[in-house]
Amino acid sequence: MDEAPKKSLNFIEAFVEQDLKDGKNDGRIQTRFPPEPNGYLHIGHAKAICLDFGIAQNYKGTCNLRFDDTNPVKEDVEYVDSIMEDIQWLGYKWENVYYASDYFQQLWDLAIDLIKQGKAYVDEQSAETIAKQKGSPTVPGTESPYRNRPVEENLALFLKMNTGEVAEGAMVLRAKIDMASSNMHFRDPIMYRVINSHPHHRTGWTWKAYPMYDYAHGQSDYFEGVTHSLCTLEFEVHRPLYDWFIDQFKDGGYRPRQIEFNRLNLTYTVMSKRKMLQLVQEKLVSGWDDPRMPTICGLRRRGYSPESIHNFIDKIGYTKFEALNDIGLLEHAVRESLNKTATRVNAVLDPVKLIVTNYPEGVVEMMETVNNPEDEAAGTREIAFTRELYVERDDFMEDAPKKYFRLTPGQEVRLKSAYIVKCTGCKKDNNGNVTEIYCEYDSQTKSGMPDSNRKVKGTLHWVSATNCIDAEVRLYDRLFSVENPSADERDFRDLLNPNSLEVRTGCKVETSLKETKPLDQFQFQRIGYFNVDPDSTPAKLVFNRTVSLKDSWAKEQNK
RNA sequence: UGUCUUAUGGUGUAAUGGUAGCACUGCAGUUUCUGGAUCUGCCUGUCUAGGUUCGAAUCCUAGUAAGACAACCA
Repeated sequence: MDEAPKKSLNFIEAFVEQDLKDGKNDGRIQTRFPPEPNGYLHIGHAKAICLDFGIAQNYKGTCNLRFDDTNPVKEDVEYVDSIMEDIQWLGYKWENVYYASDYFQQLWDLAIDLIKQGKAYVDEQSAETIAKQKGSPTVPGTESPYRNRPVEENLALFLKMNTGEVAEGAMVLRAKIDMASSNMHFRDPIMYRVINSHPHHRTGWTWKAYPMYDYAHGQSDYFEGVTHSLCTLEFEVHRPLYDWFIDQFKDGGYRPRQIEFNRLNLTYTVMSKRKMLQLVQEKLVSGWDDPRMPTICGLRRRGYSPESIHNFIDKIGYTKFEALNDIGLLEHAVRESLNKTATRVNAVLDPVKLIVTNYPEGVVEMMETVNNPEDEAAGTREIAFTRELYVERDDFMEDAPKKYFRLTPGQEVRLKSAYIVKCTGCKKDNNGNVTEIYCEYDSQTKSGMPDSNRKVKGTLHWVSATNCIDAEVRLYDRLFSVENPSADERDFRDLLNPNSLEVRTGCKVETSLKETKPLDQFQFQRIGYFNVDPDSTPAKLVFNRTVSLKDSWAKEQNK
């Protein structure tokens, strides 16, 4: 019997297995994906989603969706909806949907407990003063003059913070820990602040005092029974505080555990929500779902499949090392996935007429062609072959070098799914531009015929000049022209790739495209992938040019 | 002049004290009725210095380098 290949665990799975082995939390595994509804999900979130949901799946646990909605200034229900849509598109189902705002009362009650224990106090100093007193990572902080006020006074003031009579910024509730701690987060962290200028997207004007992340996040995990709270590396320094708050309120043997992993960095990409928002607001892209954006909805519009994103995430792994991942890896994953699933369609982006001079005028011959050579189940379709065709302008050269295997006078090429033709010449206008190419076909070489297997070096895609549709094609390239825009000192707008979008009109596409559904993925013969833009009439194509053309001829040229 | 974390080919990741492997890129071939594909081969690596050990990428110490932390953001 073959030995099953030993699957390597990432370090998080190893922790989970160890916890299971140690019998922690009654062998229960529970995770959560906790976005703040203040923006759209991007490929970096997909990495977290795959981990949170993946761990739950692999270890027969549960994963919940929790909106970390503790700051009404930035949050909106629009984002809640888009986040749920994107997670489902990625193929995951949450057990429950929770909101941190559902715990506002519980969190409030526990905060009052903490005040009663003398472990929290209301500070009336300004934000600037508090910041100054915190010191710096190398200089210890100093204590607030309000630090030791009586419990009764703290209680009264805390209640007042939530009535609306306290102005924003006038008071905060702070945990009383250690102003000299080497960990800045222990220097009396703020637990509650007053926000009365914005309604909360779910609780409206009910609350005027809102809990901060460090307090709310860990307790929310605890309320829900989360066993493994997975987050990105920058929260590493918060973990001792996470544990401190858990220790204050813990009851019984169960406790959640925070584990950090490296966030996703991609070459030629900015992942910062702030910069992405700026791109949208300054109309440098068409919106959050612009196909050049690293958002889930952008990738979806561009034609990426959920499978391709999963494959990519599998390839990059989870570690504690802050890595910069090559976008080529994502593009490779996309090609791999689309090669298996994408329906092929003929399209000519830069058309020039090819006239088959010995083919009868007015005849329309239907040629059978496969929809996907990698998937027989995709079936076949018929495409019209006529005397006048369109081929790509660069598929013809009058004076061709040796290794040019496409159209050039005297040379034979295969027209995909049709006949072998021999180029006989061309016609040019006064400027020397080729306007028509001529060829003769060999009637015995139709695809599938017994004599059709004659070796020819090149195969070209084509469309019938009389049976085709005009299309506008959008060619997308990388949004940024530098490898690591996030690290570049210059304004990120100077780093944009001016050629990231090219709109081409007058492209010719086979008529079968009329029957296609929006957002299906297709593949142009020879040239790449595209999907059909949903708002287009008659046909606007979105073409995905992810890497430079690697053509045997182009390769020769470079030598 | 702090605390925490990290360091394996060009890039990303595995090896959990016992043969340094995989993927992407690159290069060289191969092949094809379309595939930016296929198949084959090749290149390149354990940050440095000590220590523990029969044996160290792995454990310890020091150094070096990188990241995080001084929001009433999450």
